[in-house]
Amino acid sequence: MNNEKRYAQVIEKLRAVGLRPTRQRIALAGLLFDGTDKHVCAEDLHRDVINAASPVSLATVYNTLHQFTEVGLLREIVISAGRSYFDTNVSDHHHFYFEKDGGLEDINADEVVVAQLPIPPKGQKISRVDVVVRVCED
Amino acid sequence: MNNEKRYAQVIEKLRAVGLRPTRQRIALAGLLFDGTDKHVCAEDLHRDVINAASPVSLATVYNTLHQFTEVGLLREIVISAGRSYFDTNVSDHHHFYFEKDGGLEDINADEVVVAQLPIPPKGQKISRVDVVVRVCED
DNA sequence: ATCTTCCTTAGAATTGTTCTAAATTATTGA
DNA sequence: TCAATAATTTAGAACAATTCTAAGGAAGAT
Repeated sequence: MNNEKRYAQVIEKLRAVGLRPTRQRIALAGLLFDGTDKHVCAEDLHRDVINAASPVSLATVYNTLHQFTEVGLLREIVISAGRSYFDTNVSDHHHFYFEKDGGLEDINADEVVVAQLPIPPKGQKISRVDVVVRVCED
Repeated sequence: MNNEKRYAQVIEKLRAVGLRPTRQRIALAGLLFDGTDKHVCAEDLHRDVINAASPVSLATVYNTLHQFTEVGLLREIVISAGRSYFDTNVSDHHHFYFEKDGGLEDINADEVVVAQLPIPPKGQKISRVDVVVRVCED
């Protein structure tokens, strides 16, 4: 796909969720939603967007990651304390967590079957079930 | 159970895992392993141990939580970014996460059935499977 | 008792994240 | 097209949780 078309699609994606397509959001969305699934943290994305010659402040990276999460373009994953990751794959799936290096890898939803779930406490309903399969060296 | 006996048991518990039963570790273990399952963070435990009139520095609380985790007396749970919780229940079980207030509650292992697990990447083996059932207001 | 090793601690340092308030930019409607 | 308005960005300060440092204190072995 050519650049012009991708650019137009990114803008459309932002408008569709009610976010003004600013230069910064376009740059970040362009990096995040390139068709491949990723797990990024704020620092990573900030470094990348700077490298892409499109200066965006760290504060804006944080703001944008949270806004994208609110509107469902991203999903936040909390694995290691003290650092938030955001997943560009917002479809139903789970994660491998590599204890060795703290890395993450997607697991397709159909590879994990949760056959029985608990009844939620009164007044509560299940909004999501996260499964993290922790793995270590064999 | 009387205090003397509990004290002796705490000391024995520490020795069993190869940790010197210092005043600080005894005080912290006494609070943590009182027979009820808890989820504590460092600040909570620090406050509690100070209230119990047994001054322990915050650095020692952190050191101790990590040492207890290493030897299997505690299990670390990471749910909300930016704060670590430690679970005194180290048996096989899962958690409800209350999106409303960030609270945690144990789910018995037998209330969640994971019927199928993915094959881990080459050279890796599954060390643990964590299931977090996120719930929100009905 | 003495020695050695481990443990604790205050305070500083670090890390990741959020806040603030001023400047900039996008959108709206004349 | 051009103000008016509302949303957005930003640098830098502030913040919160955690880790580090180096020096003194306590436990176990001999």
